[in-house]
Amino acid sequence: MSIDFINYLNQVSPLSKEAEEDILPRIKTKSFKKGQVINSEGQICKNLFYIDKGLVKHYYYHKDRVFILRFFSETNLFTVLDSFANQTPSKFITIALEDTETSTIDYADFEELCKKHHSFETFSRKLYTMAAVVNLKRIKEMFDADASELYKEFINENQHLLQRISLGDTASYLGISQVTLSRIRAKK
Amino acid sequence: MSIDFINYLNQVSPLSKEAEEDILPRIKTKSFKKGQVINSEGQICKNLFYIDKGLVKHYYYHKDRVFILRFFSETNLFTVLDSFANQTPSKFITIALEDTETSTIDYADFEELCKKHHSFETFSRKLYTMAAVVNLKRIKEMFDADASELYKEFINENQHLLQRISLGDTASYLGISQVTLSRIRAKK
DNA sequence: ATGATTTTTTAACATAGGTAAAAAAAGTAT
DNA sequence: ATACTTTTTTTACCTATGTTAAAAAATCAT
Repeated sequence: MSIDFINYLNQVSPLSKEAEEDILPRIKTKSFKKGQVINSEGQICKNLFYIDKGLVKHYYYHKDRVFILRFFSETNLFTVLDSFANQTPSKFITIALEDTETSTIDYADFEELCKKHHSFETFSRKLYTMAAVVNLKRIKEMFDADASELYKEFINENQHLLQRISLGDTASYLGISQVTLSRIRAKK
Repeated sequence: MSIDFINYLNQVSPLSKEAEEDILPRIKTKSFKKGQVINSEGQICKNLFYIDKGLVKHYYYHKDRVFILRFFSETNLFTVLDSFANQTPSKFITIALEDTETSTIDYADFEELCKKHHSFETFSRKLYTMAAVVNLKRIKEMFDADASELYKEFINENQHLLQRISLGDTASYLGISQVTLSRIRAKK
């Protein structure tokens, strides 16, 4: 829903009335079936998505192994960060893990809104700040936690998603093999 | 030098004349001796620094091991990302690896400049975008590279710093022990 | 230059986690 | 319910990298 999207934006950083009115008509909805590719490797990501419903994973292959950078679920924004920001080909693949409904604005509109509305520019700054901080946190986690701690943290922070994400995907998110994850789970 | 700082900002995103004039008087210089702590753990980072000269490392301890998140050298900006952005206590330590001279603006000024000047807000957005993208890249590297690839990449991307960073620090940046790094180097 | 300190390498050993393959369990469809 | 598919666990084996300690090399100070 466009309204939820706008509410989300306002929550990150309050928008001016003019900005709000300028955003609304630019919001489009896009739906994806379970398993459908939302953005493929090499493709430039042209949208900022707000997930109204569903679950998405953001991953890539390296030497036959799968690495998942992040999951995104309802009431959250997502995009392919560097691809969207710099309009460069994505190094990652984004697919729907469940039937997913999104509200989106595209890059051209996003840039125009930034230019026209200081309050939207402020929102963008906050958005990217959050992204940078989340990524920094992830780096720290990857550094200092061994696999079993990582799993413990993952469980704590993603309780609402646990039933919806397979152990294989969880392992790929943690950067370990599924066998290792099974071993970790067995020790408890 | 204030001029270099301003030039750097303009390079990231062009500033309006008014913004430039408003920034200049807010820039202060700060110098640090080799080994001096610039921002300690638990301390809120109140400055955005531009390095005129020198080298800085950004690290933390975990279970007696040292992990280095990043090095910053001359003609680059640095701050303690989440601590500065959210004015929360830093989880990291920042120290000078060499005698270091910086030009800085503090958080209050930074926020005021964002509020007053759309062009400065745009600069900030770009800055955080760059930070987010760099962090994303680092996550990917940590995921998919084994230690010897990581070292190879590090050499490529930091040739200018190689003579200035000890192998111990390099190992801490790569997230491996110095012994492992020595082994990697031996195999060539 | 000489000795003291720091950095880097080497050696010996321990362990976390990878791969491959099979077994078990859970989920889905007819 | 039965068979088929997918997910998860278990086993066996192997490798990369950690730890500790000592040797070697490089750097620094008087």
